This record gives sequence, C-alpha cells and structure tokens, in this order.
Amino acid sequence: VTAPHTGPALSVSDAQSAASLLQARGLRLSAARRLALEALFAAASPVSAEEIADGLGGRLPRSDLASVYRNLELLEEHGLVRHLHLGHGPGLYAPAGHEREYLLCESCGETRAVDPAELDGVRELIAQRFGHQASFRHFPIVGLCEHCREGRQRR
Amino acid sequence: VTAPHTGPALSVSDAQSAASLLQARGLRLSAARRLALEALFAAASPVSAEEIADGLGGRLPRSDLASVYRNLELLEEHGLVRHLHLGHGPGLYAPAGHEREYLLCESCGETRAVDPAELDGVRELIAQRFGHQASFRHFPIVGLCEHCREGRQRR
DNA sequence: TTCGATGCAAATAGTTTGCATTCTA
DNA sequence: TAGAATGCAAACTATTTGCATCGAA
Repeated sequence: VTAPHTGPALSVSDAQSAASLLQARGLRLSAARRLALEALFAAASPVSAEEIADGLGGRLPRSDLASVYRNLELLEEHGLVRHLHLGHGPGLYAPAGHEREYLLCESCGETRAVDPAELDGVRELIAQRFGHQASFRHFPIVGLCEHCREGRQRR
Repeated sequence: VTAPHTGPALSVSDAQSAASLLQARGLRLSAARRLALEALFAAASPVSAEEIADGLGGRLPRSDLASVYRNLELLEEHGLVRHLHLGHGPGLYAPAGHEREYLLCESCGETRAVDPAELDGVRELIAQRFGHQASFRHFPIVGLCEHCREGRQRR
C-alpha cells in the first residue's frame, strides 16, 4: 500500500507551528526533530532523507540518517509530512501542506509540479470512468513532455 | 529517468518468438535467458525478478538472480520487456506487449489493471492541458477505489 | 527522574558489479 | 574455440532495527 498516515493531512505552513503541534500531542521536541522540520519547510521542493540528514548540504546542522527516517515516519503518521516518488532513486519528503502534483517526462527526466486545481478536470474524468478518486502526489504522471514530443514529431 | 529501452516496444506475444527475435539480433539463447522469457510470458500479471529467479515458485527451473536482472535489462533495451512499479516493494516486469495500465487504491492496496483504451479520454485531456503524452504503465494512478470511498462517505 | 529519542552499528531488501568458469554459435 | 553469458560473491543504495546512552519534560 501507499499512504501510511493515519490522521488527516495537516496544513501547518512552517516548522514552528509543526513543532508546536507535535508538542501539543505530547511528543518531545528534540534537536533532530526540529532540524528535520526546518529542512522540510526550508526546501522549495521535496527532499530526500539523506539531504535532510546532511542539513541540506550544510545550510543546517547535520543529524543521523536513522533518526531522520524515524522522524519522517512519525511526522507522516501525524499527517505533517508526506512522501512521494519521482522516478527511481530515494523517496522524497514534503510538508503535508505542500500541495503539488507531478508530471514526469520519461525522455528528458524533467519534473513539472502543478497546482492540484489544474488536474481537477482529469480527476473528475477518472472518477466518472472508474469511481476512483485519483491523486498524482505520490507518483507522477509519466509520459513525454511537450518538448520531447515535438522532438519526435517527424521521425 | 524512467524509460530505459532504446528501440520501440515490440509486440511479440510468446516466449518462442521473443527468443527468435533475440537470435535474429545476434544474441545468444542461453538457458537462463530462455527461462526468463518463459516466466514473463507464462505469468498472468507482472512479476518480480525474484519470482523469475525462483522459476515462478517452482513451476520452472530456477536461475541466478543476478543473471535474471542482467537479462531483464537486456530484454528491456531490446524493447521486449518493460518494468513498472506498483506501490513499494520490488520492481515488476512484463512483456512489452502486455498492454495494461494501472489504478492502485492507497487504502486497500488493490491494483486494477485496465485496457489502455479506457484511459484514452484521460490521456487526451492531459495532452490538451499540459501538452504531455501520459501513460500509466510505469506508475499507477494512485487514489481511493470506489469501495474505499464509500466506506469513508459519512463520518 | 523517567521514558522517549538519539547515535551508532548491524541487519535487511533490492539491485548491480567483478571475475573466473561455462557454454553457445 | 572465441567471446558472450553464467554463477557466485561482494559491493552498493535505500531503509529499518537493536541497543546502550542521552536528554526533554
């Protein structure tokens, strides 16, 4: 299965309020945990556990990779974080409030993040046809981007 | 990136013709290679490298996992096989001619395989909106299946 | 002062690679 | 019989787990 978190997704918009929420739920606010939150919210796009452990390449203090994974799991269970996969390679993590869905070009590898509203028509069509309530947050829509399609137009 | 094969997908429909095609291209037809093809074509749905190495649970002779991976890579390069991912867990392999696309329920984990034609409307809408030529062969459309949606209706 | 959380090390899963040996063409 | 492919072992990447120690509440 794909979606592990138990509660609903929570839309806290910064590391500070995420931290408060954890405390309100009786969880301890350790340095490693605070760092994971800061890294997640500081990043413009989803990051890997390794990048978080490395403190986003030195911009933040580093922490242990095992703790990062443990904290990401906990944050996901609490609906503060979600993870996704874009192609192969390590899983990526984003704050739950980071509402983006993805298109991935299988030719040039480019990832395009779009606002969920842009996919509502697609979602609706899928719901009609299959009764399936779709999202492209976890896995991207794979295919050929406009540019690569053109490149293959004539032979 | 996601799609590694170089040539176009080839629609051979059985292990025998796939084997002939390999020979015609000057590749050797070893026992392990023949077995991989037989396993792939014998299976009703995509199988993992491990399942192939195990001879589909004993129905076929087993072969070495490393050779299975090497052969799958080669078969993919030759457009005879493709691989895909349904949720977490090992990658899955199918004959290139196995034209199915997938819907995955993130709640109950059920995978639904559909004929590509059923998704042409969706594909068209995505092409209009994004200029992206989509396929759901490699990653499934994740979401809530009809059944799980109902279960969440009220409450 | 007590558990929850950490850090380190080792284990696990999936996949890839090196190399001597085997076998196909 | 030459070189392609194999089998086995080791390496590698991503992730998880065990356990003694540490630290937040």
